[in-house]
Amino acid sequence: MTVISKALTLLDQFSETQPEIGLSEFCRLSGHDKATTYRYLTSLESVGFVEKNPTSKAYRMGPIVLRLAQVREQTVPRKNTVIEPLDQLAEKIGETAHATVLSGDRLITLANRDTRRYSTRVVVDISDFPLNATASGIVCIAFGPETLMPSALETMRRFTSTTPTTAKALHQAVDFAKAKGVAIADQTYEEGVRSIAAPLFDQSGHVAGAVAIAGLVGRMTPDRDPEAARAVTMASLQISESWGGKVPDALQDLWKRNWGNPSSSHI
Amino acid sequence: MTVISKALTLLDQFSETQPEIGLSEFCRLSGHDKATTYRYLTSLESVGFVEKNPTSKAYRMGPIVLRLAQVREQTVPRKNTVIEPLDQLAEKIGETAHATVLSGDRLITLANRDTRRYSTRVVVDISDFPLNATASGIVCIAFGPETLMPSALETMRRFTSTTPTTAKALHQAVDFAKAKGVAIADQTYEEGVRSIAAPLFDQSGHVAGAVAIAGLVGRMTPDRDPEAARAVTMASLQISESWGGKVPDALQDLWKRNWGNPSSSHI
DNA sequence: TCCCTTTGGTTCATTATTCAAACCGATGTT
DNA sequence: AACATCGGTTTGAATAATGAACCAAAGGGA
Repeated sequence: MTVISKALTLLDQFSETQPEIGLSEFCRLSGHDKATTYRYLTSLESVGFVEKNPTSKAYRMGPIVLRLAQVREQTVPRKNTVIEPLDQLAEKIGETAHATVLSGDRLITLANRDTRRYSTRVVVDISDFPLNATASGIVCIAFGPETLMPSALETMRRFTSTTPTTAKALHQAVDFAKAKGVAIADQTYEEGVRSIAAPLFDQSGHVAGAVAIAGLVGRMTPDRDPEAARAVTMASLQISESWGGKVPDALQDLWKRNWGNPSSSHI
Repeated sequence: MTVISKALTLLDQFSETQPEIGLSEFCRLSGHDKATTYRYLTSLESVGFVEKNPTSKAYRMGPIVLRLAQVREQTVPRKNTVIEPLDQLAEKIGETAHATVLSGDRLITLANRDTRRYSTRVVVDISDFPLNATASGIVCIAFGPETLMPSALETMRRFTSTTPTTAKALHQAVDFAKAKGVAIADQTYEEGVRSIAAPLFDQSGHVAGAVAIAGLVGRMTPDRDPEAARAVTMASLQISESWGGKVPDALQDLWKRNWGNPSSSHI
């Protein structure tokens, strides 16, 4: 822990529910003493990371972060940040991995990557993912905005004999995802393809999309589910972080309980 | 200059044109020695302010700034940040001040504030500012996106006898603004009202709106223009900063040359 | 009114970090 | 083979951060 990291973790105290924080409260929240906290805050203020409410003398998030976020968004677009985690995921499981982004009530492909491990592999060539028929769709309904379920119920299409096309079947699939933390779709979009998906979170703290692995039923068998789920949740952690988001603790706990530690090897 | 401010100014080196910077280059850019720069960067990395490209080992803006910007945007909305500078502006000149935001090719009122100095004062009650007939509109055409001029030429309406309604007249007004750094509208929207406007810049570095002062012709006489221009440009500096933006150096120079120092008293 | 608490802000001897220059090993270039 | 440059590490003298104690001011009760 250097001075820099200590000072910057002060900024984590700000949130939508706690926009202004006074000196004394900062001391309590951060655990540092008053003099140190004061010096940190005035330093942060001098570079625009916090600003002081002149009347209440409380501190709030400064304007410079807007500029920095703009640079981040411009120089490290979301699409680029998913490539590496997707490659790792595809490589680990030996199947095709893809990431999608939620745009309103639609789920759009962001990127997909496969491995060369098998000569036959799944090609994911969907631009607009049906919410009811894909693991990515189900997991977004389960953990995303409330509006998704009614929207999905309205536009349900049948793709295979096992596509959930009734409200009951859809609720069942969503409830499974809510219980397990990931969605599993067994040939609901295409015969012979089984896939597992986990939700992605962005800087707003909400679901921003999904990451999934899709493979042939012969290889993506249920006994490999734990391994695949761990890999998919690992990818979700990585991608969500690079989007400035964080997988909610409750969901991380759910994953751990159901699938064990997501291969806690490296970052 | 504390450690914190020194470390954080490292982040200013990143830009849209320079998204990744290596250690040696950072030393050159920041002027610090290698060991210090390295420690600063690893500290910044540990809290997510920068991240390292694993192959090139160069540093780039980290994802945490996305979250911080979200908090800033949520807790300190733009509308709130203009109130205080507007009040100061209105108080200093004794007329009505207002701020507008550019949304596509339209200029929308964000807030307006007046003083009690005079019993008669201008009430600005426009929701959609005509680009050709207001000082705010002219200054946005002059310093904002290229698309504004054609859009303005298309929708030119006449409000008073002096409203610029020909391409020639509009270009003349815009050229004046480009030369002076502010736009002056003498009864072009409403008889008896004269106003001066300066552009506002946001985190993207582009014009995001305008701030203006509007008063009765009898009081807002040309001999008070320098005073009013200084006050308006001062307000622009404050508001732009609070939006994570920065008034371009070229424009600041222009202001200084034409109107002198914008009352360089306090921040 | 007085007393007590809490607020933001400051001081100074002690302690930890920073600095600059030299050094490593790896990766090109000439 | 010689050279330059890269990211990263080490060194002890120089410099900065630290935190308990301290201020002044602003409430809040009684």
